[in-house]
Amino acid sequence: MTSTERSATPPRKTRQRAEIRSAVEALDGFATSQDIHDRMRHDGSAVGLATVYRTLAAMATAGELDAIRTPDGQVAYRTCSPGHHHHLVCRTCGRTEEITLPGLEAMVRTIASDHGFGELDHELEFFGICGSCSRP
Amino acid sequence: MTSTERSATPPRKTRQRAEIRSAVEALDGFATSQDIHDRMRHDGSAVGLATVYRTLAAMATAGELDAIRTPDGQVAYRTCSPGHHHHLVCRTCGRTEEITLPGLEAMVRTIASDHGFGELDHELEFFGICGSCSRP
DNA sequence: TTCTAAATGAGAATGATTCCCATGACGTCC
DNA sequence: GGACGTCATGGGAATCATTCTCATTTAGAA
Ligand SMILES: [Mn+2]
Ligand SMILES: [Mn+2]
Ligand SMILES: [Zn+2]
Ligand SMILES: [Zn+2]
Repeated sequence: MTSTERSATPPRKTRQRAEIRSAVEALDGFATSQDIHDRMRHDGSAVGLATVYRTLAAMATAGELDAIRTPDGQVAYRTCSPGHHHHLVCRTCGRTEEITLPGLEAMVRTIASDHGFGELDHELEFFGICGSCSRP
Repeated sequence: MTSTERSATPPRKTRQRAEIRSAVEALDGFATSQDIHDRMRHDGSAVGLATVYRTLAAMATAGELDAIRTPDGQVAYRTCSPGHHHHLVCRTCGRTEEITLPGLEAMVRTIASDHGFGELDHELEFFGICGSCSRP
C-alpha cells in the first residue's frame, strides 16, 4: 500500500520545494503549513503560502511526510521514518516520538473482517504531556 | 476520568435541546452539526444553526455523545454506549460499528510510560468500506 | 535556445465554526 | 401565579485555515 503509487511525472525541482523540504526537516515535532511558512519567512526565505500548503500536501501524499490532524483541527506535518508507525505527541511542546504497536495491526485486521469491513485504514495518534513538560 | 466532571448547573430544558437530542438519536452513523440541522429542518423543526453547534458540542463534552473528526476535517457526532470504545466508520455510507480493543489500552499505557509521557489520551478511529458498500 | 506544461504567488473565495448581542424563555423564590 | 436573574437562543457578522484563480515565471525536454 506504500509502493504501488507511481506518479507519472516526478515533481520539478524548484528553489521553493527545496527550501520547504529543509525547513520541514529542521523541525523536531509536527508543524502546520503556516508554522513552516512563518519559520521560513523568519529565516529570510521567501515562498508563497499557497506553495507551502501545496508542497507539504504533495509530499505527504507521496509518503515523504507524515500528516496528522491536531486536536483543534489543523493539519500538521513532520518528516518521518519509512514504514507504518504512529506518534506520541506532547500537547504542550509538540515534541514527537514515533512508536510502533506490533500487536495492533493484526488486531485491526481481525476486527475489521469480523465486521465485514474492507479497505481499512486507521488513524491513531496519542497526545500526552512529555517528561520535560510535566516536571520542569 | 469520566465520572469526576461535575458541572455546577445542569443545562436548562428547552424545546431546542430536546429536538436536537432526538434528531441525534435517530441517526445510524456519525453526522455533522450541519447534517443534523438540515435533517431537523427537513423534519419541520426550527432550531438555529448556532444552537445546534453549541448543543452538540456541549453534549459531547458532557460525555453524552461521541465526537470524531472525519478525514476531511469536519466534526461529527453520534450517540454512543457508555465506556471507552472506538469506531469503525464506513467511508462511503457512514455506517458505524463500535469496537473495543481490549489489548490496546494496556499496550498504550506501557508505551507511554516507557517514553515518559503522562496524561495520555488517544484518538483512534478506523475508516473502511462496509460490506454493503463494497459488493452491492 | 525554444517551447510547453508545471509551478508559483498574490489575492480572492470558500466553508466550517465561532462570536456578538439583542431578545426570549427556564427555574427559583416569593 | 407572578417577578426576576440567568442562561439559552438565533441571525448575521466575523474568523480563519485552506483552497481556488489566473497571470506570470520557470524547469526540463527536445
Ligand atoms: Mn512519523
Ligand atoms: Mn461510540
Ligand atoms: Zn512536551
Ligand atoms: Zn457503507
